[in-house]
Amino acid sequence: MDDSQKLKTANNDHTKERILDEAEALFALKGYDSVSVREITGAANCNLAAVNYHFGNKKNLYLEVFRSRWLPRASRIKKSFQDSVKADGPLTPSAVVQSLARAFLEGPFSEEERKRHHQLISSELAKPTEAFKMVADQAMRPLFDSLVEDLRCVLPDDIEEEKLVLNICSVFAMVLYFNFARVLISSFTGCDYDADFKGRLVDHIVEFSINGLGARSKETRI
Amino acid sequence: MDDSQKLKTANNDHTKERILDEAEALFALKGYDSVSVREITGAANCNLAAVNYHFGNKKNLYLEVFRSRWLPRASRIKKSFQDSVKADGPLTPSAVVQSLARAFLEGPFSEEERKRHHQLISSELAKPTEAFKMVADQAMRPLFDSLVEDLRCVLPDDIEEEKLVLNICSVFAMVLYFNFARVLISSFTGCDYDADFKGRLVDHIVEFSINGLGARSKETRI
DNA sequence: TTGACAATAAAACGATTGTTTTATACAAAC
DNA sequence: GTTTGTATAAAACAATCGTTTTATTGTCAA
Repeated sequence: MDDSQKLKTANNDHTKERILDEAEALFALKGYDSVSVREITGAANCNLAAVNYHFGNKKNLYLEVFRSRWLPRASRIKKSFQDSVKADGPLTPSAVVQSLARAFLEGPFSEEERKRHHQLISSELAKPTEAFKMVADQAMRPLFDSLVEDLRCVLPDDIEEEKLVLNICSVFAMVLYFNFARVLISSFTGCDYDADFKGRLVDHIVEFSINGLGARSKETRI
Repeated sequence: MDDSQKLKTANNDHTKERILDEAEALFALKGYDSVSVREITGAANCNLAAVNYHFGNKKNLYLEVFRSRWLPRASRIKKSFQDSVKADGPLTPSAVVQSLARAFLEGPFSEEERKRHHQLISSELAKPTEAFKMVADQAMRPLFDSLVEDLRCVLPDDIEEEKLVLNICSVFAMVLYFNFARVLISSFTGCDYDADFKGRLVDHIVEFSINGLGARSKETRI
């Protein structure tokens, strides 16, 4: 198969894309084992054999969902964060944290897309498969490292490396947990995850991260 | 069936308990759909039909695992927290947070039991089933409410209710996320979850919660 | 026009799933 | 001693699973 052919077939390959879309939605909603290939091909309006034809097997389709859907979205989140942190004026810890929280909670996605994204990675965190190493290496680790760099500049010089790392983990813990445990947070606060509440969540995450529990809000000078 | 009979049969019912033990371990390890009834009965060294005989069906066995295994453990965690916070002298925010973090990270459990406990609830948080409502109502909500009471006493009087709730959510976020995302935390810090590292994690959670990112460690007077 | 190839479709494959049925062992109750 | 009921066991159930095989298209290249 030469290149011109490859291009043409790739462009006509609507089925493959439809399968990926429906597979991602269903895997996010129900988990890998709870979704059957028949369910996916049914939702994608194509033949059962299409999954094995295009992806070899079910597991490979699952991996391809992360490659072609999750990773690009993670890149957009990272870019959204980096654009925001650069547009926000001087580099301060609160600007970094706010940009991060916003990128994850209010990033350039539909609410459904964001939900999909977090549900897929939550399943991987709970029970890592082959996909986890891929997204950890290609998305999480790079974002984490760039965060370490950003924050090392604006935090005291004498801060221990492990302390810095744990601080960032804690910020991530809040950002991701407020996404992961939405049912619980909604139950405890009595709030739906609408734009208003998410805005307050961002404010809270920033304030809690900067000032800590019990301290009053003041823009810390470092 | 009269009571004396019920007692005798319940005491001889080793099979039922063995099934519950093995089911919990397997559900935690692989998730509900990835575990077959044959796998469970095989591990429990009993007949395939025993699950349907004792529990009706697979889903009911899953629920019973939460009723008879998870909930009692949650009670022990709560008790461990409350004993610790009362033995710790005067009620301060850091004493509360430290007791909480310890109860979850170093509570009176084997490392394997703790892992099971967190994996089971992580799956429920990611994809809630019938079991979630039960543990939310009977374990999480009561613990959360008691925490609200404890902290309301030692935090400023004028603190908004939502702020208080979000603060507690953030502490939970860290405590639970440092359990939930062990693979990730281990990868970022390069540390195994041994007793030493968990001790440092507790210290970090306390300090981060009390003083917040960027502030130095000092016992806050409120 | 013919041959080759990519894509879709229909049908069948063997394996495994949760559950039910039937049979057997054993203890207590009458 | 017979009956009753509980617990375990073995076998079979229908349904669904992921995958493979075979057949049928449509579209280029020769």
